[in-house]
Amino acid sequence: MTDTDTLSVQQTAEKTGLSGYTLRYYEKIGLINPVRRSAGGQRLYSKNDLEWIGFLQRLRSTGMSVGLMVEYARCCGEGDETFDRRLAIMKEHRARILGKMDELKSFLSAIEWKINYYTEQKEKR
Amino acid sequence: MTDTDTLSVQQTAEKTGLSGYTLRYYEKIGLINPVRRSAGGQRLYSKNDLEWIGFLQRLRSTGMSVGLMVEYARCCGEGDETFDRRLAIMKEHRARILGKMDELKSFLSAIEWKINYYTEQKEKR
DNA sequence: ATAAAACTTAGAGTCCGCTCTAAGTCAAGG
DNA sequence: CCTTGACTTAGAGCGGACTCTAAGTTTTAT
Repeated sequence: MTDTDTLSVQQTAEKTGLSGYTLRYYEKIGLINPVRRSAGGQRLYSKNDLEWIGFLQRLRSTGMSVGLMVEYARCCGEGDETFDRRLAIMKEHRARILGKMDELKSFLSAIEWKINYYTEQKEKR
Repeated sequence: MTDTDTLSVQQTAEKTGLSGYTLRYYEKIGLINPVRRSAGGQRLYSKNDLEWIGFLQRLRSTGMSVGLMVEYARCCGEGDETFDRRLAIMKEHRARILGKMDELKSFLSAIEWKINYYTEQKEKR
């Protein structure tokens, strides 16, 4: 447990910001490969697991559904014959990200307009 | 009903992309002011209502919770004494938008890396 | 040796944001 | 007149993504 490459669920939860519940849930639904276990059967997360979890978190926070992430994860565990599907998923996600960026950018000016308006009103009093 | 400034629920649903259910739900929870009614008690949406709904949709799609939107809407229905709160909500939302834009932007390169990788693998075969 | 903390599982519960149902009213066309 | 279809309400149901409980086992610390 002092091994820097071998973290318990709790330690992994702390490092990732996910709860222990969520880590086990992600494993159960196939987002995370069954991780290594201790003699007593407790989960041990490797540096590699941590990196994968970090990637998952970014997929999530940039708007990919858990369902699609599961499909992607499954493909990653299969062979080269899934490259096409994985490529398609990443391209689709890139499009989603670009679309979202546009949406955010274009709404920003409306928000700034409101901020200016309220700020002016405030100064008037 | 031929009045261009007076739309039924269905027409408003079509124009906004929200369902009739959602429009009534938004009114019920205070996101939309009680709209004008026909003699028979049916909802009639004005151009103004449509604009407000459009603004709500952008707040939603850029990540504001319905709860906060309700608070903002309530403030908008109250007086000048709520300018401070409205300003704070808009500033908070601007920060959320900017943060999200950064997050999306920084993850984009990771996605592009994956896309390149899969594309290369594909070409090799 | 033993108490406390952390682990295990399957499955139930929660929160959000709708989405729909049930039961009834109303307006227009044939 | 009567059917069709749109409307009304309160409240139930749903899908997604966790989040927690219950009941039991293991590890760690004293």
